[in-house]
Amino acid sequence: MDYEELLMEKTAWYYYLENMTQQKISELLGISRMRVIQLLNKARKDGVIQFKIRHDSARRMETERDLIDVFGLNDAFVVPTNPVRENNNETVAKAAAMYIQDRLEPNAFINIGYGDTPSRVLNNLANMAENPISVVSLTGGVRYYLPNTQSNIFNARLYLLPTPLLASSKEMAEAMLQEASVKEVMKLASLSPITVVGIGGINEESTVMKSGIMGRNDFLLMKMRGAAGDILCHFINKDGEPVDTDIEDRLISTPLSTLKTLNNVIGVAAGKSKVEAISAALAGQYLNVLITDEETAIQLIAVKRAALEEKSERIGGKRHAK
Amino acid sequence: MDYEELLMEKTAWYYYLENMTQQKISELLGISRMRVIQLLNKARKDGVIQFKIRHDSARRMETERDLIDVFGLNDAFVVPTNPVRENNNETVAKAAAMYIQDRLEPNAFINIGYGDTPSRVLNNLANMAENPISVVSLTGGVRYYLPNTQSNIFNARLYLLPTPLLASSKEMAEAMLQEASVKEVMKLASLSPITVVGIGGINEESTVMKSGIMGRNDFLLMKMRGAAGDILCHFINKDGEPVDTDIEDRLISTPLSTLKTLNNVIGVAAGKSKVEAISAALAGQYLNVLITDEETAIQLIAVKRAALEEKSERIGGKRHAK
DNA sequence: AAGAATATTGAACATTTGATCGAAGTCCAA
DNA sequence: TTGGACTTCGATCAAATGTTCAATATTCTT
Repeated sequence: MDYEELLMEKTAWYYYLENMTQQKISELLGISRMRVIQLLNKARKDGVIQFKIRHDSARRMETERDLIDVFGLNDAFVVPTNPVRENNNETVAKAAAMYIQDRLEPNAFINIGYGDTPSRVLNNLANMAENPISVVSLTGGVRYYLPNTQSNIFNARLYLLPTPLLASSKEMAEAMLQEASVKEVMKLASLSPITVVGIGGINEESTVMKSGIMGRNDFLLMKMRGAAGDILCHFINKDGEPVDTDIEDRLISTPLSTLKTLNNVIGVAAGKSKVEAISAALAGQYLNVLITDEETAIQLIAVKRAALEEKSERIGGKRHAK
Repeated sequence: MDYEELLMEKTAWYYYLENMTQQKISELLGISRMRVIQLLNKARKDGVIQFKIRHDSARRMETERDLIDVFGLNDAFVVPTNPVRENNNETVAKAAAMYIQDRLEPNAFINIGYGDTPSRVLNNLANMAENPISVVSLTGGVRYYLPNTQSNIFNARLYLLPTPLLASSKEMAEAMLQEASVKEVMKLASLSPITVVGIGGINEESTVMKSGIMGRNDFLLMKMRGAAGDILCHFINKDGEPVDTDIEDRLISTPLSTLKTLNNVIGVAAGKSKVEAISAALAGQYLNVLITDEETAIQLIAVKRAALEEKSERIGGKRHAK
């Protein structure tokens, strides 16, 4: 351990655990106050000091209980919406990392799906962990599973499918899936106690779109066929049923049927543009746990309740729920 | 979950996880800035927001490695000494709580020994935990296992020996040990994967002294018989061997021989006045892990090295280690 | 519904924090 | 050793934080 790191630890300890002022700390450690500030910044950035919200499962807030009830989930974690950011991916990713760290047994594996948010979850987790975490990818396309930021500690052992996300042809995809190295990773995935997936929306900002896997025309087509969103690049309609796509047979990604056999599938997603997609994923019962922000959660519940009400009206006589 | 708690969570989230200013938060939540400050204070006090230092086992600092090497420990955790406080019990207790929380499996039991520091460890743990922790006492005397502070959440299930620490007579002690309810708790203790013990020094400030279990005369006597400290109220000499005491046969406390059979025994203690006692505990091989502060750690190592050197000199010819 | 007890607010102020400068110091390669 | 790249320092200032206190607002009691 080098000297800088030791200073960082001490500084963070004195500041956050002992409530000393920066002035005191600088005197104690014989450095300038400026350096204390810089060390604290670095400590926060590098995850040497971590902030954790205690979130009793015993006292879930109303929105969380509603999510659990309305959608039949095992658990839900709702974080406050940051009205300033344009998207809350980083926020929910942080929450997911917190959630997982509390529940991950030492040396257990985690499956991570494709997308911006899962990628952030991974980065946050790797940054927080004291011991390296073991991560299994659920799709091809290695880029999204690699560290985002430059200099940070990335405390993870990665077991990635050594393939692209999309093969050039159906034959190629099939051949790749037969590779021993590919089968091996897929086998690992079936053993992980925790799985993290993102949920893609049908819009310009979606990862599938931005990464150039699908063009705008493909998207329009998909929309016409009733696609409401995607999980692991498998597109689904609003009831959660798979939608046939042109890319499906070239895709190297864990099948939705396999996903359903996994335990503790945690969906992490937030944003107005994703409400429809998340609803679809929930309808399809792909998720056991949902981590999202408050705004999204409220919309999800409202949409579902409206649908339920409409249904009960159509079926007959029952008066409106108040 | 009541409204205040929800506000606390949101405030803490925005402040620590999203780096908003108190002003922004007050506007966002429609409360005054004063209230934000007050909520943050409460959140810190109640453990809604927690600070955690990442302490890689891969990069233990020099002092920790020295402790591990010199005393043959499994692990060591050394925290910065706070030169302002008169004792660092609360500091090392916090550290111990952090250490344990990272390693405790959900629903696992923890054994807790007698004393001020273990009591603080318990309080910190109960305060941090999302799910109640299960705690088994290693000695009689319930007072030290109950919450310190008034209003805090105390998230623990306590399995306490329903006896005093010291019975009035040998016969009484023996009778108590035969009680079913006592045997039950003792049986539980043998199953816990983690055990926390304090180490008592031979001085005025020691818990045994303050709590009135032993008088000053008893203490002097003990010192004359070579006692260097105590673990679970069993006194030991500087080599860690049990010292015969007048109270031993009236004591209701896990025997040292049983302690040795437990795994992951974590000793938590700090302070100049405890160096001798900790040395004794380490010599007796009662501990697998030591959590202490830097000052104490350095003194422990220095004392031990001096002893080793002297020994090698006495044995013969070898020149001084540099 | 009045009054007491308690909590929250707004405003003013002291302290602490964070950011920016040039100057001084340190490290590294040529 | 010299020059350049980089870090740290000290000083200054603006912003953020924490404290105090009297004035309101709210809650609880009777």
